[in-house]
Amino acid sequence: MRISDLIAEYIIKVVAEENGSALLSRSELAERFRCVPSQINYVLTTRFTPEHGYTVESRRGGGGYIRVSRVQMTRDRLIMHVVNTIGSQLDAASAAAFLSNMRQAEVISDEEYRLLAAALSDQALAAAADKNIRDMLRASILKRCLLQLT
Amino acid sequence: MRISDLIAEYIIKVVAEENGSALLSRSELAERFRCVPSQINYVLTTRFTPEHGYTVESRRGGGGYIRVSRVQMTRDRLIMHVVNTIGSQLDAASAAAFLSNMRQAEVISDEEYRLLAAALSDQALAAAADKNIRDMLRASILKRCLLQLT
DNA sequence: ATAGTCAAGGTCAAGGTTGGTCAAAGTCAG
DNA sequence: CTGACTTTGACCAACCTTGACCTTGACTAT
Repeated sequence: MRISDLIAEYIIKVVAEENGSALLSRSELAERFRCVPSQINYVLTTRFTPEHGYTVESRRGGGGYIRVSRVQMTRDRLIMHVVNTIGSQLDAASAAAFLSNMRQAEVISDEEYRLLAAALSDQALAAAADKNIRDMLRASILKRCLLQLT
Repeated sequence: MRISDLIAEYIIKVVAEENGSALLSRSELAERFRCVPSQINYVLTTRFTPEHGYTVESRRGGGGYIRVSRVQMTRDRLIMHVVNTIGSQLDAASAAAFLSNMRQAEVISDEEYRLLAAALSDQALAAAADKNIRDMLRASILKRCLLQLT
């Protein structure tokens, strides 16, 4: 049984409950899980790195603390930018350009690119005879999908 | 009989009992079959490859483990089956069921699942006022996307 | 102000617990 | 006898846990 995983699980839960940013006490955590305080540092450095989507700030001394926050990744920012740029309609050419750019910037993977390209293709949307409707569909489908990647 | 075959047989049995995915301990297996631990690796690498229909993940250190999972029917076969099952129209509930099943069967990844669910949602397709049109769109979008995964 | 105290958190290395690798030696069918 | 497959064991790598010792900062007595 790995204590580190239990601790990590607990921190993740608290951060989620606290809306993305939690104030913790190393000694309290150590006591709660009956481990040495330094184990908390181990958990933080191995499981709460930026790569894992978290940042950790702390302060020593009286009233010290450890703050664990979920970080908003670059990818998310880029995605949000695109989402905000898309209007209520999106023609096939513009959609292709967006996808190509995002692929280029590695905001989306090759597989995601292909999936989205297929979903936004004129063929996939052929059931909507009206071009304006198709363009509206493209915009809303792309937006919803991109938001899912957040 | 060869020890390797006994070990393989045992692992196959456990994986089957555990519903396709078993958590094993190399040292326990080695002890059970009175062999050196590395023989377990030999068995795994020679008899539990993707070609054999299995995947193996593992982790070292305290609380380490070896997970052996049976690989699902080939992705492409399942995908084609789904594509052929989908008619010309697909309502939201049916689409959700298809996606859920494919996710469960690991035919699609979690990310693909979320993307597709977003793309096929009634909200994404709201621009098509007519339900029949929406259902047609859902069918063609799903089909085209699934074929992209082939 | 200054220095001392004490309550935080930080570092690091040692030791423990798994699983991984590789090559030598063994076995066995053809 | 030979080549493919199997078995072993020495050595390696990854991950986890613990504890001794260090640093920082708020507070307090002088």
